[in-house]
Amino acid sequence: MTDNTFKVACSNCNLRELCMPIGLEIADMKKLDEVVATRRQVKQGQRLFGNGDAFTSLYAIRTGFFKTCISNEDGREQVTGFQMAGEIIGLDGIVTDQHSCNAVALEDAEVCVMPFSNVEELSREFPVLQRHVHKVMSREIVRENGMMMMLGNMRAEERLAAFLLNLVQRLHARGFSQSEMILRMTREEIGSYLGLKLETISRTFSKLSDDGIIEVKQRYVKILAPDELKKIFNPQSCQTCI
Amino acid sequence: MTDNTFKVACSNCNLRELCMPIGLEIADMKKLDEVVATRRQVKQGQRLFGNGDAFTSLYAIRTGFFKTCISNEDGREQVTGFQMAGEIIGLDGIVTDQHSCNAVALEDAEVCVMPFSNVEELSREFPVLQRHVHKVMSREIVRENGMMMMLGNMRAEERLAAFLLNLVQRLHARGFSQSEMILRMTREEIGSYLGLKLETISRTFSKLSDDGIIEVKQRYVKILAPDELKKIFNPQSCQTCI
DNA sequence: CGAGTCATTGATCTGTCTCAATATTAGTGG
DNA sequence: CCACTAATATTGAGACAGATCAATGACTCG
Repeated sequence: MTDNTFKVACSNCNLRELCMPIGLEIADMKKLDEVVATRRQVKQGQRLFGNGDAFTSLYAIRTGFFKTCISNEDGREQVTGFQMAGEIIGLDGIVTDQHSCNAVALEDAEVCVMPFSNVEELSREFPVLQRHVHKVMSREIVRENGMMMMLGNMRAEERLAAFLLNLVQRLHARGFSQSEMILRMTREEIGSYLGLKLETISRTFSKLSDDGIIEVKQRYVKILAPDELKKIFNPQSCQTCI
Repeated sequence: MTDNTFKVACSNCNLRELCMPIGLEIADMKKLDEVVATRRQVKQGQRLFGNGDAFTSLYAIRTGFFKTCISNEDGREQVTGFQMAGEIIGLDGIVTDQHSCNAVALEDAEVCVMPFSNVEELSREFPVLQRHVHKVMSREIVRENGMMMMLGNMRAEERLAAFLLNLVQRLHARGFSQSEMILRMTREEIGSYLGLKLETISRTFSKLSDDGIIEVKQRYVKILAPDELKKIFNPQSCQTCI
């Protein structure tokens, strides 16, 4: 156990309603504590794991905010997701026993390290946990299906509206405001995620602001007219935005 | 058991090297036979399952060719994947116990129906099967990450090159030619998958043909200069194109 | 307070879309 | 077997959303 890791328990974690222990009985949750080997701190800008790294563990985010991204040989980068507290990252590594993307902390973060062998062992013992693991993976597949719809079919304004609605919704589920937020990512990162250039993100923010739908000041965003935003992008179509 | 379903065994299926039984011992494979409840025939144009349908089973494709697609309320459709023999579909249904996409047969097909409760039960018993299920899901996640890169960053020519290379590779793994193929989908379906319009697909086919890289005649495609095609899209970047 | 990062805005360019016409193929029934 | 129809594919011309290039402004953090 190194400096930036230490032992911890799921059973008294305040994220247990969102994270791994969902649906487990208190007694079973004690067992789940065995899954989490340690926690690990990740400073802003640091990688939790990177492309090519050996896959050993899944990570449950306790605090902080991550992006996952892939880049190909000619240097183009694609942000594949933004993850916040209670969400699980590292699933990409299972298939080849190597990670195929980079997970970078966009603010100082802490994750629970769950060695995948523990996860598999315990989920053989607890059907509820097994089902939960399957749901986490399935949710990611469905989310990415929705992203394909966005990237393949939607205009810049729709994409940004969808992005903002999804983000506040997830923040709201974690006890934050349902109208205000501080973005943890740059315009360039949003653009990469949405398949647009940073200038287009900036312009689209300005347009939504001019239309009185949102208020933007740099990283601060307030949704003034949620219904107008939903008219631009109807979130019905995205069933599984966590 | 209805007319178009009947009992069958994995242990003597000629797809066992590609499909579910990978890595299982012969003895264990007998057990896997229990997972597959029945087979089901799906005629060209028919749905195997559709958005909103209750999720009960995963499906292993024995013969035929499928597309999966989602459509939102304003009628826009996004093809999220094309699947062939040995591949598993239905994973999208796990998270909500309802399917969130449509799976449509693009040619007469036959699938093995694997009730998900059987899959979970047996994978609690057989770590090898458990791992395999996890890999199948992880592979899909990684594939979709690659799609996001395509849709977010690549030009039409690159997308089509990637698509063709991926398709022949998968067909080749199934014993077909590594240079020739008959496409089972329309230009519109390819376009939807790649985030382009059908006219752009047609034009890009024509361009690759004019450049002497491929030969195209309607649904027939022959890759004349695979290296040129790989120069347009380097498949290194796509690690997990099945 | 100053350097570097990040964001905004304008002007122009371009890849893909849209609209439209034509060509090819597959399917159907006489 | 052929004519007819519907579905699919090709190709052209013009339009447009978003990209690119460039300049300025605002914030952050040591």
